[in-house]
Amino acid sequence: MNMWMEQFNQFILKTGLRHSQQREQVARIFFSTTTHIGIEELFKKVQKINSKIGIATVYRTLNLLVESGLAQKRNFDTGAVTYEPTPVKHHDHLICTQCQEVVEFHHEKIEELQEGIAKSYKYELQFHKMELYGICSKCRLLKKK
Amino acid sequence: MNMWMEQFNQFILKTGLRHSQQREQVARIFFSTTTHIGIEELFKKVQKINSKIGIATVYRTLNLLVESGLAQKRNFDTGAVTYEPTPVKHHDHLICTQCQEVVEFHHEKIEELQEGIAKSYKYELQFHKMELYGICSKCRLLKKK
DNA sequence: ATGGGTGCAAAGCGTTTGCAACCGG
DNA sequence: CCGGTTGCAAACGCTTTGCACCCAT
Repeated sequence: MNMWMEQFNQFILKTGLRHSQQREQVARIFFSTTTHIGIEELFKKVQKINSKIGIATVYRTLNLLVESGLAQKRNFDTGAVTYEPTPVKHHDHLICTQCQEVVEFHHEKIEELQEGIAKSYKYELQFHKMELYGICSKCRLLKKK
Repeated sequence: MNMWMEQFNQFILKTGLRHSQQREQVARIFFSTTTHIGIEELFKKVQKINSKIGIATVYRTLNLLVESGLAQKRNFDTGAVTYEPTPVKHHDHLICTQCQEVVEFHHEKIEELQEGIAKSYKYELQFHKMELYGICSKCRLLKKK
């Protein structure tokens, strides 16, 4: 997490921006969340630390984090918008549609094939998202009972 | 495509709604698109057929189509919102992060591997979502100039 | 001190909704 | 006719922006 803040501050310097209390506070709280977080939720957490901070600053900082590549924005098909720290090592997700359990996995062969697909359409691949939805073994057993 | 309209009209009857010129026109044009379409784009197409139609009707009809299960809404991480007729055969997406162009593809080998991954975690795979984000050749050329 | 950062409120933008007129059954 | 549907414009919710003041450098 200090690693995140270090990278963030490096980015700020490199881009010729300035360090500020607010950016520090927002980023710190953002990186302390282990999972996805929505703007309103982050804003509330931030206000507990510094009630003077406006939501505009949260938006601005989050946009900075995305620009720096340290955070990723996710627009789910439900309409929910959340942000998450960019995963250190890429992984995909296997999600149980019953109990919501999430398993992370990495499959080199698939990554290669994706690269090949992008290439065949003359796309320069930047990142991807793969989500497998299914029913985990525990839930499958429960269903049968 | 007539199949789509038939199903749509069945849904309308079943739900106790009414048939109308506008719904017919919007749905017809929507189903005549082979790929993803955004609301503004659909609205423009609709207006060429019937300039009296308001955008509110396009929104309302699209929502109906989603409720009926005949269309799907996609919120890509670029922020683009598009709709597509519910795919008869599954496919995945390749999205340009610059111009938002969407290419559909299907890769049997990857599907097999996904099945294998699910199995190795003892998940019963139901469906999945794979989105590759990159820069298309047109945008890559523009950038270099 | 200089110019970027902040908070506030206003503006934007895409989407939904209230309403009177309209039209399908 | 009756009540659902439409077009319009206003309302909405989320996000961005203009501005005067503040603060890091």
